Amino acid sequence: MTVHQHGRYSTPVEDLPSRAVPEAAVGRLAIYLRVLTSMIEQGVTTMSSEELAGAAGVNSATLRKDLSYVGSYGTRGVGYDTAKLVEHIEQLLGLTRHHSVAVVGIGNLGHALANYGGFPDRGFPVTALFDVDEDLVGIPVGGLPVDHVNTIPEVCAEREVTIGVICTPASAAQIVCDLLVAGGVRCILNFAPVMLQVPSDVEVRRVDLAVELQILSFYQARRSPGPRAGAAPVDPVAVIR
Amino acid sequence: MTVHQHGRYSTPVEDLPSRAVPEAAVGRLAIYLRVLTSMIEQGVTTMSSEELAGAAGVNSATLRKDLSYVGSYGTRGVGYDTAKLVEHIEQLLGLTRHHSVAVVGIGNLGHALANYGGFPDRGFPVTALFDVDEDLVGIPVGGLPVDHVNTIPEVCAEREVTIGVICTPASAAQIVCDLLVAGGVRCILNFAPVMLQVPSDVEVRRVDLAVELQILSFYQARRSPGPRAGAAPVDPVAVIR
DNA sequence: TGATGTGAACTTTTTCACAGCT
DNA sequence: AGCTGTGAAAAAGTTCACATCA
Repeated sequence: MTVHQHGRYSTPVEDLPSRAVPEAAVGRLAIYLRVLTSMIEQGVTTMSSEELAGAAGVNSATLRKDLSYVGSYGTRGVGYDTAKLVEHIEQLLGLTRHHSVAVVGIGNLGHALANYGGFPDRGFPVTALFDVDEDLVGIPVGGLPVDHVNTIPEVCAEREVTIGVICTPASAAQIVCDLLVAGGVRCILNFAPVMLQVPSDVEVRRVDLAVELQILSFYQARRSPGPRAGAAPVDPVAVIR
Repeated sequence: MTVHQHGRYSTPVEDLPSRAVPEAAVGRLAIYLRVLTSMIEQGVTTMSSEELAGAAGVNSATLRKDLSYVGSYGTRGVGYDTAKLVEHIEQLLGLTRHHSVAVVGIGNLGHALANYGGFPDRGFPVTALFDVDEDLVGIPVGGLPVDHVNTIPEVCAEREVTIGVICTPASAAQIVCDLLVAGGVRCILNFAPVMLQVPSDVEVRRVDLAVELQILSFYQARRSPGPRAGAAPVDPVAVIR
């Protein structure tokens, strides 16, 4: 099976819902959402682009441009209404709908994910668990019984799974991926260290520990002279408790 | 500009500050490395840019440009010697040195990471585990006893930890981060859903489950009409075993 | 007055296309 | 004949700077 290459045709205006949101902006919007949620909990009702950008670690112009993809919901001279903004970002990210999640591969990581239960920031209920190991099948993990991977297509279709999370060893990832796709799953979060081949209408996000560590290694390598920072410039270390 | 390697390629390999490698290229190089390693295991000794790019899911021109940051180690009309290329990429990414890793927060995820033992693709030995929970302190997880977070600065300095992995709840992440920095750790992999504030000489990589799910949600939302793909276009499903 | 929203400038990244080796 | 390596073009993304409006 071949990868990507979505044939864009001469039709210049293929406007779906709103303006096309740049790839990079989508990720940042998710971050603004988190910052906003946390600020709202602290009773903050209004924030300027400067404040929000600072908390999210981006330039304020970038933030304003990102928000402009969502629409114009700020007030000049004042800032953004936190609650209103959250609402609109959630709308844009499609978080008003629930996304049923299946976790495949109940090893260390899969176990950890299954135990999150509702998954970070609710809205992503885990409704199916799969593993190859016959001994695991039927055993409840985080309150949900494990099914056999062979049943992925039926179970995913039946439970209307929209997001599949692959936590299997690399060797099984592609097959599992194919099974998820056969089950109608079009969004995949892949923790296995392989590049998955999928049809062009399937979106894959990769979370790759090895790659992250190697990137850190790169920056460490081309840091000043010493391999490690010298002796710790010890902080007035607060005691955690 | 760059030190062009005229004559033979046996120039002093010591010139660390080679051409500035673009951020984006570093991540891809880590992927090429993995693909190459896996191909070598299958006995492949030579690959063209087209083949390698295909396997890594990138454009072949992008791949060649990325490899040009590493140096010119291909053979025109032939391709790249897989073994040689691996060697040079590892060199560039600083993988010839070991990077001692500390995992902080031995919950579900921390547990999973600690149990990887040597961490993906070896070269990243886990040498310290930390948690706030006094009951966990001293208990070995994956063969290594857990230390208390208060001892992070000393232990990290002592064991020469270069990479800190934060798996704590969001509320503890910043404090833990400060402790790691105090311990001389300059590379941090953050799994907690917060934006960490660090000195400019500290490199932070974020792995954010919630953000990944929300990005998938976004693409799902602006997909065709139906919320899910229709009935499964069932594959000739291979039985996993 | 003060902060948004956005065209324009700038920077980075990707892709093209082809000269130059093997 | 074929594939790399790279300048140059194109695209994507970021930042500036300011008109605009509550």
